[in-house]
Amino acid sequence: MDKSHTASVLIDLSAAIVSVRGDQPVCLTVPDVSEYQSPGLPFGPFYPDRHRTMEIGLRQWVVEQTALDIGYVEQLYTFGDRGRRSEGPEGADGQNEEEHIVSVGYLALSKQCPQPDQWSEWYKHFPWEDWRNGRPNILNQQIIPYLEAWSGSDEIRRLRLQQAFGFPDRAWNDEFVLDRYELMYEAGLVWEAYADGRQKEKISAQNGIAMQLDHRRILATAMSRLRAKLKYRPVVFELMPSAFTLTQVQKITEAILGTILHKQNFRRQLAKNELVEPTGQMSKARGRPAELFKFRHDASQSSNLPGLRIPSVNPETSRR
Amino acid sequence: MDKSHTASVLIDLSAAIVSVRGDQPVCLTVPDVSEYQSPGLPFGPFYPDRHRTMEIGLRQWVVEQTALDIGYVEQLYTFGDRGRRSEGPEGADGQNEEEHIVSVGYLALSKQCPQPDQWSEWYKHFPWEDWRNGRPNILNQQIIPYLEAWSGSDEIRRLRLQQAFGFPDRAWNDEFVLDRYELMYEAGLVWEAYADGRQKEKISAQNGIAMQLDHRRILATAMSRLRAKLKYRPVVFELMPSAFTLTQVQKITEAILGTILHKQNFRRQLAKNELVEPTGQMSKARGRPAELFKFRHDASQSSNLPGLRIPSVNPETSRR
DNA sequence: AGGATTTATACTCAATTTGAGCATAATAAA
DNA sequence: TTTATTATGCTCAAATTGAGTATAAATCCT
Repeated sequence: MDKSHTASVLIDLSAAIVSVRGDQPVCLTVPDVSEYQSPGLPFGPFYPDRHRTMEIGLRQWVVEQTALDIGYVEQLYTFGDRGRRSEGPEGADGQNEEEHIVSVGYLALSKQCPQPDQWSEWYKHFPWEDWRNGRPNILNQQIIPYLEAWSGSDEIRRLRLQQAFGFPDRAWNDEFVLDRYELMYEAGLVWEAYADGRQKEKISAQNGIAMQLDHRRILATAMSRLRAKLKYRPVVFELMPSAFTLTQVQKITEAILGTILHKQNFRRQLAKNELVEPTGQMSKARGRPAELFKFRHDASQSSNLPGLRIPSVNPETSRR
Repeated sequence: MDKSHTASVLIDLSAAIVSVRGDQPVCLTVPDVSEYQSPGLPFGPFYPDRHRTMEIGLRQWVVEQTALDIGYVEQLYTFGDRGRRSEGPEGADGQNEEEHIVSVGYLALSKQCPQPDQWSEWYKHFPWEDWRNGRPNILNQQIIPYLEAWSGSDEIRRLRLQQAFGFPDRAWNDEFVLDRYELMYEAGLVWEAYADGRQKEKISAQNGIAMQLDHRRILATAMSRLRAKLKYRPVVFELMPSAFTLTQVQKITEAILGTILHKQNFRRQLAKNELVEPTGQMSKARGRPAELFKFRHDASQSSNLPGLRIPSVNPETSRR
């Protein structure tokens, strides 16, 4: 094997730190001061001689800079795309060549989200992903027609469109967030596709709020992963307070999946999998009081318990 | 955000290139010339100015160096552990500080595996993972007793043991390959845990053949991922010839999962999900000839078709 | 040739799990 | 006291799964 490397890189650890505020999933963002003011995900450099693993490095700067208590952390993907940074070399490094940056994306879950202005709602960036009030209008009014025109008679493109958006006959799959975003990116439907400023104006702001660099792609990866994970690992509870009602679990699950679930069947799954146990207390809210439950912390950290089965409702036939 | 990075790193792309030979899953390895002669996974450096993405870089050196046709490629995990290399600085770089290396692990699937000596069988490295002939003896005779002693009365350790190995009452979960390996690593049950040569002799070679650096961990990650993926994406067909019998699909699936499946129900799943279609030809083998099928290439590359449902057999009650 | 052996495939049937919904209970607001 | 609202118990048919039985079509063995 060739052992003479020619290029070293800098490593950024970017985090999609997810929480839920009300009925909206949110993500910690930092404002941008540049021309277009797109928000970005928080990130920090990885110092390999200070931190034994990248996850430790990530936790460190998250604690230092946000003072958040993030329980669950999961590595998402490592992006090595050239041209991700177009701002040029960092300077002050005494190196001639432009430094390349590889970014390692992480998903982290936080129970609280203080300072509301720093948390950005998922569906402001991805309005086509929230189906809780039915199929989003933006799909039929903007996205699908544009994508259809873009694919033309290209068989590959049409298949990908069918895959990702379930168009025209297949069903919508909530997990294909990343596929949809990448398709839209390729088709020039999102603002980030015009990174050099060329034709930025061509894109209406309605296809979701853009983010810096490839951060919206990382967020899309995080959404895909979280939506998938929810179905086979009990990670929702990383977003819940220590005591909660079953309806709260359902609302948060629905928020993340962007779909409505069948109430009674959702509870049946929770019961069958023995994921929660009653605390004996009751909640006080509007209607009939609900029993308060807590998560069964059988296994320490990242538990391998089964997760939630998702009993979706068919919006064609039933009304909640 | 802090923008002054202090440390740059080199990036290695390591690949677990998986194929199947006969009824054994195999992995491409390269021999080692050092003292202990552990085989290693092939890897190559990532040159960010030569390759736009890391996956392109990976494919490039795989093609150059192995001339293999790898269809499916998936990024597994990025490991940034300090101390992964203990051989010291690479030299010739003109840099004072030791270069840190981050390794990005990939899983790739290959239909062929020429040159048998370069392909190493999974279960030589992980003998406790092959349950096709019943529960491996090594578990009760070596691993479990050692791990039980190691965990002692430590509640956390006992829970992890229960999780990973299903001991004593829970069921074996074929997907927890990585968890089991890491537990054994921590308990000092695998050779790699003694990286500095100290006490290497304490470990019998029977807990599987060791590999260089953290390569056995990467292989364990690949096995976990592939076993999981098999159940929701039709990736088996990346390991099959263009025409195959249903029994061949089953045998390869069983080889990867390390368990026996229920024949009739396995076929029922294949049929229901419409993953294959008949070619019209028949195979000529020992018993009654079987129909030859081919994979339905609906979507281009990585298809999002449902994958295989796994109808396992309960070894307690039934005989194949 | 003719039974034994092997492998493939069709079909059954009970148990379990889902999807969809009805009915009723317990509270606060009007 | 009614009404709105939310929680929870329960039903029931359809679909899916687990575990077989039965039969078909080859080769192997003597």
